Amino acid sequence: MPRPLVPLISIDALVTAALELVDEAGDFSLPKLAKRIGVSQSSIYNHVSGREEILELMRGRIIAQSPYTLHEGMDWEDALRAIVRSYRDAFARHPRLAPLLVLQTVQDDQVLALYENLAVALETAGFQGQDVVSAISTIDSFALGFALDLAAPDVVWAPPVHGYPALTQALTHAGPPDRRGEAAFDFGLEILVAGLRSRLKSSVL
Amino acid sequence: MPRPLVPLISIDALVTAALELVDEAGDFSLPKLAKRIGVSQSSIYNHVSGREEILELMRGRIIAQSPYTLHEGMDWEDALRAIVRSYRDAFARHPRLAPLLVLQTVQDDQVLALYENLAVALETAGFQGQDVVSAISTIDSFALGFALDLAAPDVVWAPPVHGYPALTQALTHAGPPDRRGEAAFDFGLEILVAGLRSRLKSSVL
DNA sequence: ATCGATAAGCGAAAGGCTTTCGTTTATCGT
DNA sequence: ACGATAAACGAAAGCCTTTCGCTTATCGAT
Repeated sequence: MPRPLVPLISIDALVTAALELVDEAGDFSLPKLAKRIGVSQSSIYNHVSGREEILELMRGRIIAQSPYTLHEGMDWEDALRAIVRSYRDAFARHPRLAPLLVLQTVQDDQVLALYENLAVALETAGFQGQDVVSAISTIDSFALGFALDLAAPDVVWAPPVHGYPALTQALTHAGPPDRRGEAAFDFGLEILVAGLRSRLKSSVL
Repeated sequence: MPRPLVPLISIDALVTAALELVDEAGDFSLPKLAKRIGVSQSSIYNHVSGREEILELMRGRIIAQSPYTLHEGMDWEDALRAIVRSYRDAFARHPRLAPLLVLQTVQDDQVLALYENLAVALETAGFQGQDVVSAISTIDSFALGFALDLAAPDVVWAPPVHGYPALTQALTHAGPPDRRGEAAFDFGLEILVAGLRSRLKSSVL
């Protein structure tokens, strides 16, 4: 086939189709992606450099679709909550994407902007020097960990009936899987904020 | 070749070689694994069910090599510190393994035992009902996030020279990459403990 | 207006991967 | 003693990513 009159492939369509595949199957491959948009595998390489770039484009897409707004007089705690929630919401809409992205370096501009806002909020709060980076790393670990939790199977820990009494006991209070995830995230975010707050107080003294 | 007089493959040797491959290359495959121990790919299937089982065996191995000890009169905070540190140390010794394990469900007994101890510590601390599972999830996210951080490239965030002033400023205080990771983990662990402590205090009131 | 460079499609194929299957022969339990 | 199981092998099926050469439309420069 020659070059078509109107392009059959657009980067937008590529990313959309890839996200659909990930949502449905937890993975995507170029043959399946090509089949879904009705082109050949090799044509895709006319638009992106390869599989990795498609993954990175997906990261950009979902982050862009989950914006956060920071108001003028906003508390650093609320700013932090807004940023972390938007990040987590992005992956909540595509739970199975997170595991595919952990192997990759962040390159997307919007994601860098997110970390910039985090740095601003932390400096506003009063963190200084090395603690700013440490706090960012800590928040990052939380957010990533919880994003991955969304992709985890419904039963994350399946202890045998005998043994592990405390764990078994705890799990009986967990409720349905999605509510467990939500409750845990809300809990974790408040632990994080409280921990940072208490650190600030003790370092001021 | 017939069945050999002494087995050429042992599960132990399999796991050791696989870990070496992951440490060196960040990944492993059955052909490379087979070549390293000098057998054919297909022979491996006489000992394990497949690639996934090898991954799970690696998880068990590194966790077993990083034990934690809980003393009798131990504070719940110190117990938690010991458990999380041992988990993180396990992955610190094999940084590139963590990304390969996030897609997989935990099945290993020793890992379940670790969560059991976590549950005990949290109940001892005074957490009740749903909060126990939420706290476990939070700690889990934190530990997993930091384990993944170890596999991250030296320069995790590489903002362009212009723009992102707060982030750039923060990074100047970060120091060398490995110290950044260490400092961040120490910081994060204390944030976590402080957050949980403050939650306990406020719920008692 | 022409004409070369680039763009965008295609099929074929190279070279990786996991897993299965049939074959061979040693070991072990009854 | 002998049948079942265990542990090696090679071959091959069926995935995957990426590259290459081919075709032809579009676009920019002369």
